[in-house]
Amino acid sequence: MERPLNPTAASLLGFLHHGPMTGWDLVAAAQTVIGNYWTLTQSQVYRELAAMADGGLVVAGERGRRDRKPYSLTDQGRDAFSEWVRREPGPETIRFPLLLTIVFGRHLEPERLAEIVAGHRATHRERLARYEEMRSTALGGTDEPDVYGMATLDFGLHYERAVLDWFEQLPAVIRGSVQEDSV
Amino acid sequence: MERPLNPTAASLLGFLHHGPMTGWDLVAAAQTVIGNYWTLTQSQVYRELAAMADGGLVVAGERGRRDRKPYSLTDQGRDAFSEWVRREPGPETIRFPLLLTIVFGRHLEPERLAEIVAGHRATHRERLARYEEMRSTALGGTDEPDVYGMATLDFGLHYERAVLDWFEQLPAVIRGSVQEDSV
DNA sequence: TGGTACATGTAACATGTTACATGATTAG
DNA sequence: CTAATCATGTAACATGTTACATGTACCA
Repeated sequence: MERPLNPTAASLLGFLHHGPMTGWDLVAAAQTVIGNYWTLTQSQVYRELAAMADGGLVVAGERGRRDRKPYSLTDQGRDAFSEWVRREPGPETIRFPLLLTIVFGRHLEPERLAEIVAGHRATHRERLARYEEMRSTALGGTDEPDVYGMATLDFGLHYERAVLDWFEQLPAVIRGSVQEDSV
Repeated sequence: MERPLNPTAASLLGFLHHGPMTGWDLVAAAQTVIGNYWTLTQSQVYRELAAMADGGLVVAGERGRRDRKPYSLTDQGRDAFSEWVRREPGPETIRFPLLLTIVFGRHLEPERLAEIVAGHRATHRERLARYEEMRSTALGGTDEPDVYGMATLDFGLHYERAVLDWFEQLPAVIRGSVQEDSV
């Protein structure tokens, strides 16, 4: 009678399919693999791990070198993951503070708003560049690229391009009148 | 020595610039105005309102008709909002469970995955249609449309189009081989 | 007069964030 | 030997979610 897994916990189980991993490893794996569209912190990972060990979904092995504490999947954990991955995934949630600032844009000076917008625009430009690099690296490697990972990376690419398009078509009151198109 | 406002509380203050409103009104306003990229629940609103009243950022007025309890901005609340709206807005967070399902796509049957993907794709198609309608309604009205609200709606349009483009270019293993392009 | 929409609120819990404490091992 | 990195964990708190309890007023 377990409550359904939360996505964060489920992801950890997903990673554990590759073999035993420690909390530290899982944080690193999560940040590189799903970090672009799912965030999780160290303390969250240790908490979920402890809870799942408690529920019998994972078991801790012997402490290793630097006090490393590797967790492995149990059959129960495997089943729970299996059920989770087949369920209907919930709707996405987007929380974009910049949009709040914009919606209340009449309450600050146009110059300040434009400044804020420009900063975020730069950030997204960098992110797009990073994703593009990740993509070409993945394609250029020796082993054949993972279709699934590639699909989620492509999501990031589509998203960042859309955001940049949006920035570019913002009216002058918001974006500022000075063009800053030099990269 | 107030801790900085959280975006949810700040938004409530933002809405209160239009005049006194009750928790109920604020929930409705938030859902229509910022609901597409910021979620908040009823109980959250009542909690924040109570906390802000406590901190002197808002004051409750006389109970009205159906036990309505209107809150209004205080000078302190106005100042706090003013400071908040000029600050650097934090980075957006996207939490997209479907992408987790996809990244772990090797662990479920392609048919099931395709089914899930198709469902979400349909949802996004509907959302895009809704946004497009909202946009033309806004433009068609008598009073001149709000630039700021329009900018955030445009974000939604860009986002939904990007998501749909992404769905369409997903490889067959993920999207399913049967084309479902009829709307 | 009875159902629906309006309206406020609490309780319990889940999840996410930040800061800190502690110790092990490695590299320079 | 010492700084950096690896590694685990706790504490405290903020935020978000779900479910429920209570009562008011309108309208068919």
